[in-house]
Amino acid sequence: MADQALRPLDEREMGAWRALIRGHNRVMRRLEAELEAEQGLSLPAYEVLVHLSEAPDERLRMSELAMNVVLSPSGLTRLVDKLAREGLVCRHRCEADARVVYAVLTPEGRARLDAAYPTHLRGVREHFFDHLSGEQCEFIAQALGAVDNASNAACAAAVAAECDAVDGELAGDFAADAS
Amino acid sequence: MADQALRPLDEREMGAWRALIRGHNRVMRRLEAELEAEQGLSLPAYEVLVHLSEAPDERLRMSELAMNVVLSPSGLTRLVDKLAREGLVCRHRCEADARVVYAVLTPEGRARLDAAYPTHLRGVREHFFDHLSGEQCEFIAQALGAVDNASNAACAAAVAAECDAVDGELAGDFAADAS
DNA sequence: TGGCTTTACTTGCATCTGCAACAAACTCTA
DNA sequence: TAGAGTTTGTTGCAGATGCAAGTAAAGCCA
Repeated sequence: MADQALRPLDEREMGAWRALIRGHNRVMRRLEAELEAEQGLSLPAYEVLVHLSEAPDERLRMSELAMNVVLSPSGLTRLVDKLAREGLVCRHRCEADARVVYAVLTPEGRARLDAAYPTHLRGVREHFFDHLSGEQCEFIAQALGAVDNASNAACAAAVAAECDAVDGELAGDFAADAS
Repeated sequence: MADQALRPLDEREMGAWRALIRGHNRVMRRLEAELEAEQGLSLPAYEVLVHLSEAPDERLRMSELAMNVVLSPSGLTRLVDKLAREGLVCRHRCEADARVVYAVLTPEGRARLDAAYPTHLRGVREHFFDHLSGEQCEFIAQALGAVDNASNAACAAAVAAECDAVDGELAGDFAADAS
């Protein structure tokens, strides 16, 4: 099994892997540059606005937002700080649970997003979808969707495993103490 | 044509786009964390070593290396600085053209890469290829390969266009002066 | 050859980002 | 209901990275 897991990538796999890395990096870099130049928004900032705009009441908990944009909690805190300074979002404490903070899209944020949307859409079409057939599109959605889901599941499993490990340590300590 | 270019993403396209962003981000984040924890190497550092190891004489010009790992020139300079401090690569000036710098893999760098390879390979299989069929693999290679190539071509075209624009400006200035 | 343009890299500076430590608030239990 | 343990966000700090400016070396042309 270990042998299987460590089988080197064959040519097709290597091609897919390198294409993913390079294709993704180049497209994102171009999109980011265009969005920054034309709209003064970074890509993560744009994504925050998009996710908020699609959420009920145009608001999301910080932790949900961090999951959506794939940013660390601290990274998201600072990004929301910045967007709040620019007036594009604001923070609301949750009344039921004072630990929770909601990021809320402001009218200015909505307007800024609406203004940036055409730039982003054009870039995504031009740099990405114009080079893909519908079939390829379908495959990418399925394949990378599966990867994403598995990664989420693995993440949850890793957290659980960590808890078990800690429990194990504690149990071990207890046993040592008891002996 | 503009209408066509600004047609909103349909459901399938949206699915592909989000899957690409999230799938890529999550996988890379996990790979980076594992490589860092087990081997003390960042992902870009690992990629630099890989590309050098595959190059003739295990060396590449800084600019070629930057293209390969999709990093800005300054970013690559600093990354090579760091790797050189650790003794994994060294710099050689080109004798024929003193502007050019080659990054060369050292024996230590080769050894470090060999040590890190199993960790990376296992991660790539576990987090990515284990969730893909051979057919999906093939499609990803083709589709994102096309995107990557187009992006390269567009980049070259953009540089050319920029030159033209500058030429145009100069011509305009000249005309203005002459009038 | 002298000077102007271009190329290849390197730095200054500002920003972004993540990890670890921290603070605050909630939950569960005795 | 006091206290231990969790969860949720926020900072301190260090490292990474890009843009613009700077430096050095070629190339080109009169």
